[in-house]
Order: sequence, then structure tokens, then C-alpha cells
Amino acid sequence: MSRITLKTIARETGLSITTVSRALAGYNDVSPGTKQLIQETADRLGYYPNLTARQLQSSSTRTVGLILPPADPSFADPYFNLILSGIGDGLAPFGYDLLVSAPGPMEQEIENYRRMVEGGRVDGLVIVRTQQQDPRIAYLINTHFPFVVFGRTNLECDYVFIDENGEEGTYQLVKHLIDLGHRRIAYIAAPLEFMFAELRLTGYRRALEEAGLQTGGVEQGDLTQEGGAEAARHLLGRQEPPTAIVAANDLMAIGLMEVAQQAGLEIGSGLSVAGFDDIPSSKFLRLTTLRQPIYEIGQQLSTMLVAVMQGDDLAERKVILEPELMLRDSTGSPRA
Amino acid sequence: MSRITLKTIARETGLSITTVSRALAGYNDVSPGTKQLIQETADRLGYYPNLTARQLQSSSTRTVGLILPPADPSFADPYFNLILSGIGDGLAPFGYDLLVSAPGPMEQEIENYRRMVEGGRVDGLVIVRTQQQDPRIAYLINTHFPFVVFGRTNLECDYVFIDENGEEGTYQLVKHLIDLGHRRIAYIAAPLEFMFAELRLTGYRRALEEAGLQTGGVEQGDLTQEGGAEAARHLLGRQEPPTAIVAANDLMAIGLMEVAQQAGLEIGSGLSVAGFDDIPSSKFLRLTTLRQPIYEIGQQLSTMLVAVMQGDDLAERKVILEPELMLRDSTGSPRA
DNA sequence: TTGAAAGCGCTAACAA
DNA sequence: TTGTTAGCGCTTTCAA
Repeated sequence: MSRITLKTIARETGLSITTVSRALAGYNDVSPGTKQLIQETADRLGYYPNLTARQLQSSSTRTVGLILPPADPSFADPYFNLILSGIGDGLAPFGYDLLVSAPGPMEQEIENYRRMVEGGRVDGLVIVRTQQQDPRIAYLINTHFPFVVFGRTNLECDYVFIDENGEEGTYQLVKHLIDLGHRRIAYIAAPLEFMFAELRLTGYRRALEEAGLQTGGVEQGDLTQEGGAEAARHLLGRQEPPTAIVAANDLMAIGLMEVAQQAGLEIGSGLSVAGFDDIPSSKFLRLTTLRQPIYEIGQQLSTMLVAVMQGDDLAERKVILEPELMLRDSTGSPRA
Repeated sequence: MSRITLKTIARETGLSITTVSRALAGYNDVSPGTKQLIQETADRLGYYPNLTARQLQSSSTRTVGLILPPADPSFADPYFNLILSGIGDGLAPFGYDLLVSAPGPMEQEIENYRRMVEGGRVDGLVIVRTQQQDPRIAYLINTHFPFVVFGRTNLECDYVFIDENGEEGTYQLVKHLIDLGHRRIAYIAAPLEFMFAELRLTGYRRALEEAGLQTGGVEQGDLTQEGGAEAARHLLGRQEPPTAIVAANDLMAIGLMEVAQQAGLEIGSGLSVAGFDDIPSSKFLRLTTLRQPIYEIGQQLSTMLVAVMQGDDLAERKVILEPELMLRDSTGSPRA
């Protein structure tokens, strides 16, 4: 009991493979009678075309790739869940599947990209979490492979991307804290190889500078809740602890809040805390943050990628969205 | 500037495609000198094998499929994010990729399955969110295709699955509420075509029966926050409103909490609320719930699937996990 | 140790 | 309207 192929149907009907192929493809250079016979036979035997063979023939896969960065556990990060969701839902109407690849333990990231691109497994790629000098983008431009990016880089290349204005957002947030009366404002930065880390940190610095303030301390965290907690312990242990701490993402801000509460600080009045992302939990924790519509960005990215793969011209090749400042109870005036 | 194939290398070195193939595959029936020449040429030209061609030849894809149910927006559901994360991370060490397919707008679900299975796009499949008479499982058993399932069904078939004991968990939860003194306990059920909906509802009913209590009202919700809110409005509008409401999942419980708060009820003392899943937000909302380790289940499922695809015998083909009762502030004794 | 030939399942150019 | 031939890129007998 082997698989049903065109050959099976050809043998069954006594016609050639070519004719069977054309009949099923709906070409009209096949006589109606033959067409019907073939169609009936195909239905009866339950024929379904082998997509791998088609891919090989057409060198098109109708599949889009997404490779997750080798963080741990990268996949469980709410950020990726949302972007994945947006891309998946955005692709569905176009009939594209999404091939997701998580990097194995000791595997080099570039191997994943080669597998997808040079191995011909996908027609296009979505790149997320850009680095300042992102080797993946240099590589893809070099190979002329269709891709879109979530995030900017410092590379001098022309490519399609969406990014949020992390600098301006963070600037507005810190300015708001200054306006509330804070003078010692600390920052928990993301790893600086990431482009967004640099941009957000710049926004923080610009706001302080403009107000003529010194930094209230800058730590670096690994974007996890535990990383935020760790950085918070350092910052709160200082001789003159800050009255406000801004974290580069919500997850770290949440870790920070827990540490502050354990230290007996009242969030909002005793210590102001803010994050970046507006993940679902932030709403319930009343965390002031900057909202970037990650899910919608994912959707828009997939639409743009489809255009790129089809060779269409895009009206906007570089989209920069303004994050929305979500003021909640975790920030307030410093204690008098 | 076309792609580098075995043919390119063969032409370049003056050898045959066969020899090139075997040299690169590491066979030792190629002379050392030839081998080295081929290897060097391949490196120099940047050869990478065409995976589609290999797939066609070997009829193996090293890819696992996951098809999302046609809920809306299915992808954004925290439940799927976690299971997806677990599967993706679990598969990575084995070198399998994950092909995710979201159903298109008007597409029938079975078409997705045919594409993956009969189209030969994947070597195995993960089925989530089982229905009582799940046609997908009947189909897969029929085609002898490797798969594993998250959730039971009412089908009399032998297949590999993991499920949580939703009946017993819900029973324990409702029993706890009864012990606290509640007498009017309502339930917001999930759509009953889902197997887990039936099981959890049974647990609720069993606990009431055992205590000789009437139901405090049963509504059906669509598993979303808004669905929970809607059901809550009905339940709270009753002549004798319940003192406790249990929802079939956390998302609905969260919607329910919001409605209750708007109605001026104090969660925990005025109205006890409980859910099922323990999604990240539940912790912050202090929602009493039943925790099922969805991420870990996803990981274990992928390990089991790899075994099934390899034809290995599994020690445990049917795993049923006990959910953990997470008692938080959203439940308490009813007001005297 | 190497190469010719066949085949995985499909599509497409070209003849008949 | 149909069939023959070739080819997508690879692996695998089987001969040389």
C-alpha cells in the first residue's frame, strides 16, 4: 500500500503522467472526457500532490522562516510569542506556512540561516531582535534573499524593516519622571549588542542631559525577570538609591518590582518603576510602560514580506512606530 | 550567478556528480586526494545541499507540524504560545524544525492536515486541543501517520498522548470551595465539543453531587476574556447569584473578575473566583487556579514524537498529569 | 576508486 | 488533444 502519485493514476487510466498532471492542474488542453476520468480516478484513490516534488520543480516553498535567537528559554519569552503570533496570523491569508527554528544547544546561529536560505527551505525570512552590526542582515543582503526585519541596525544597507522609536519613547518616559520631581533616576539596560538597547539607553541619557541631571545609576540586565531583580538589588543597595528606576523591558521591570516590594518599598510612591513593551501581565501589575504593538507589527511584517517575495514595490520600506506611554500606578511623585 | 549544486562542483573538479556526492557524504570509498579536492572546491564555492531535493529522495523532512485550531485569534492565546514554546524548544536538540500552520480565513481544517501529511511536508504531527470525537485523530490513525496528542478523546483508539486530569483537578477545586462554606457555586464551561471542557465540567458536577448541592448556574463561554465577562454578567444577574464562580480557563476567569469588580464585588470575600491553566498573568492577579505545566508538556510531547517517528517503543504511551491547585487571594470563605 | 544510469514526484517545452 | 523527453538536485544501485 504505497503512496498515490501521478504515476499511479496514469497507470490506472492508461494515460500518460503529463496528461494526468495537466488535467489535475485544470489546463484546458485536455478533453473533457479525459479530464473527468482523471479527476474521478484521483478522487477515488485519494490523490494528493507531493509538495516536496513541487517545491523542487518550482523552487518555491510557500513557506516563511523565523529563527529564534539563542536566548534561554528564548521561545518562552512573551516578546517572541507575540511576534510569532502576529506573523503566523498575518501569513495565513496568503497561504504561507511558517517554519520556526529554535537553535539547538551548541549550534551556531548562522547554520540555521544557511539551512533555511541556502538549503532552500523557505522563500523568505523574518529577522527579529537586531544587533548593532547584524551579521544576519549583511548575510541576507549579500545572498539577495527576501527578508524583512523587526528592528534597525547600524548597517548602511537598504532593507525593509519596522521598528519602534525606542529612543523617543524612553526619552518621553524619563522626561515624565523628571517632571514628577525625580532627580535620581536609574536605568536597567538591555545587553548593548542589541540595537534597541542602545536606542533606549540614548533616550534615557538625552532626557537626563536636557534636564542637567546626573545618572542615578545604570545597570545591565539580561532581559529576564531574574536579571531585573539582580540589577535592582545593585541599584537599591547604593548609598543614595534612586527614586525611580526604568527598565529596558517589562520582564526586568517586574523582577525589579518584586525586589523593591521585598525591600519594603511602596511601588509608585516609595519607588517609581517603569518598563517597556506592555506585555499582558503589565496591565494587571499596574506597571507604567511603553506599549509597542508587537502582535500588529508581526502582522504588518508578514504582509511586507509577501510583497518583497513577489518583487512588488513597497510604499514604505522603513516604518518607525511611536510607542505609546502607558501611565499606570507604578510611577508617581517621589516622596517629599 | 546561479546556485551551487553538486553539478557545479562536478564540473569544476572534472569528477562525476556521484563521486562528489559520496565525498561530501563522508563515504570512505573515495580516494583521499579526490576527497580533499572536492571538499576544498565545495568550501570555496560555498556549497550547501538543497534540502528539498534530499527530502524528495529520502522522503524524510526532519520537520514536525503543528496546526493551530481555527479559533480567533488562535495564535495569540497564551495557551498556544506555551505549548508552541515547549514543542519548539523540545525539538531543537533533535534537529527538527517546526512547521506551524494557522488556518486561513475560510479554510477547512482538514485541508491543513492533508497538506502536511499527504503533501509530505512533515514527518510527524502534534495535535492540540482535542475534541470528543476528534476527526483528526481518526484520520491520522487511518493513514498510519506518526503523531502525538495533547489531550484525550472519546475515541477507542490506541495513540500516544499527554493530558492533565482536568476532572480530578476541578473536583478538588470545587470541593475546596465547598469546604470553605460556599453553597451556590457557578461554572463557566468551555465549548463542549472540546474534550477538556467535558472533563472539567464533570469534575465540577461530581463535587457538587457528592456534597448534595444544586448547581449555582452553568454558562458556556468561548474561552476568551470577553466570553468570560459575558457569562459572568448572566450569572451575577441571577435572582440568587452565586458566591463562587469557577471558570474553565484563566482567561475567562479574568474577564469574570473584571465584571465582578465593576459590579462592586470584592474578589475573594464578596465573590470567589477560580480558573484553570495558571497563565503568567494569573499570578499577578492573585487568581486561584489549577496549574498545568503546558510548556513542559510541550517539551515532553516532542520527545515522545521523536520516539514515535523513529518507531521506538515508548515506556509510557498515555500520560495523565495531575494539575496543581494554586490557592490565591481570589477565593475565600463566603460572606457570613 | 570512479562513473553511468535510474529514480524520488512533479512540471514544462516540444512533438506528434 | 496527448505523449515523449528533459530536468529540478540529490542518493543509490550496479558496472567498469
